[in-house]
Amino acid sequence: MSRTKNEREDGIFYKDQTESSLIDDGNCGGGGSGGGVVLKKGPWTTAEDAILIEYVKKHGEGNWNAVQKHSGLFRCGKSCRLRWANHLRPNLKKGAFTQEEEQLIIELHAKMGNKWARMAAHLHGRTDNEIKNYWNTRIKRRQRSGLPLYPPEVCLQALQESHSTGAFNGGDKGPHDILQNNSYDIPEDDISDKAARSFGLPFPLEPDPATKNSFQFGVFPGSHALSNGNFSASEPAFEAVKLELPSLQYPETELGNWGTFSSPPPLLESVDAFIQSPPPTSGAESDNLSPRNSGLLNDLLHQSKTLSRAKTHASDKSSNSTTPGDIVESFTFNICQTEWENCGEPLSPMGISATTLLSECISASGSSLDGQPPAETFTESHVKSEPADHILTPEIKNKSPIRLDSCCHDTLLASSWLEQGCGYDKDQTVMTNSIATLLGDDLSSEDKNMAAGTSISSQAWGLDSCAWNSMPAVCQMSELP
DNA sequence: AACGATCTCAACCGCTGAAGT
DNA sequence: TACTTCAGCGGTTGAGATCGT
Repeated sequence: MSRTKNEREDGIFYKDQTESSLIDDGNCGGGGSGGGVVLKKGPWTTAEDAILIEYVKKHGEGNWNAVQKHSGLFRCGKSCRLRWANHLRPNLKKGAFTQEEEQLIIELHAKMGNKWARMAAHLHGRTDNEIKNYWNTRIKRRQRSGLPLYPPEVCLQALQESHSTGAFNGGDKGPHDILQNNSYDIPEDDISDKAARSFGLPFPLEPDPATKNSFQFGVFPGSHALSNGNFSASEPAFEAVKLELPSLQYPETELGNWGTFSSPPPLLESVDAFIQSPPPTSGAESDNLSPRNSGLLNDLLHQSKTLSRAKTHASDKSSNSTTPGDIVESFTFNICQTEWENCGEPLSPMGISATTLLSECISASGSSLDGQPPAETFTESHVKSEPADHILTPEIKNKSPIRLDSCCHDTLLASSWLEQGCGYDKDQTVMTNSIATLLGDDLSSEDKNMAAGTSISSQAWGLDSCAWNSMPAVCQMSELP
């Protein structure tokens, strides 16, 4: 790919494409070692490929920065490594993905999120770049057609696997360490910012730097879910200002009534993030149990709480004005409601309409999870204020510690599958599991001795446990390292 | 045929963590 | 311990291809 730009922002000039080159800045965009040597950029020529192949034959892979020194190839090490890995190394499979591969990618992504390299390890002959490109293309396609990213069975399978392997036990690093990987590495400030902006909420909500850290209205897990697997965890998310939708937004998705907003509807990115699930992670890998695993909903709840608190102290308490908390709640509800309504109001396992169920759940949510005192009131909201310690009902604590953020959003998403002709029985199971997932998350360490493999679908659960009271347990700030 | 929109994919960039000094 | 170097990862970019009007 050649660039047409002759000058980059950094002032480095390109020549024309195929012969483009630049003075190596010693970093090769991050890690080269040109030392002032003019290193070529842009598409590789067959001659260069040949040189690189020859070099690797002689010296083997690795030590890529030495390639330029020893082979006369004017490419930085990174570029050489990439070229080799993606195009030159033997046993590379070229061409379109087979159906089996596609299925595997979907399943792997449901488990791992945007861990392309890990996924590539499961797809022999395929590169992370290929998989990444495929996925980005796929999500674009699916969003265009309004389809969920993951088939419900994939959600279910990921969920079940994560259980059967004891991934929730907090114990072994089994094969499902992959389930836990992913994702909790988005700078929460960034995400919060992004979330706030995305939802059209005022930001910053707490401009006071001194209180900045206390304002953790949560974060979406830096999961693939956030952006249909496209969110850049490493992205300086203050680029959030840039508010450009990743390719996975759902512009066509009817998101229900956004009329509660006086501002334009929240960016679909946010909606997407809300609808989709974080990766089915579990507590087995502590390093993956970041406090940021609070989920978007917590994000919103916390923000609502903060706003509510601010409102409480505000002189203007006009009951007619819509509070941010209301906005959050109503919009949250709308999303869920829409999603469920799209399913044709399937009944919950309890015979309660999904919409009703979610209404209940949402109206019961809002607990603090960061150890801060709960908001005294939620004004017009019906959110309960409970100390985080009491968020979990004993029932939930002792039963299925399913990660709320592991699948529920996916399953919500998957619910839209229902209207696409999936068999009801099957999808009812999915729905059941989805709701069960909504209920049972618990990352608290005291639950790590819970027996693995508890079947969520076999659990009895009541509406009272439906309340998203349990949700804050997803990210109890006491678990912060 | 012309044009714009969209898709595909190779390559680049920035960041992170491990290893070495 | 602090610093540097390096390999690798994931996100983004943009040229060319393809499709639709």
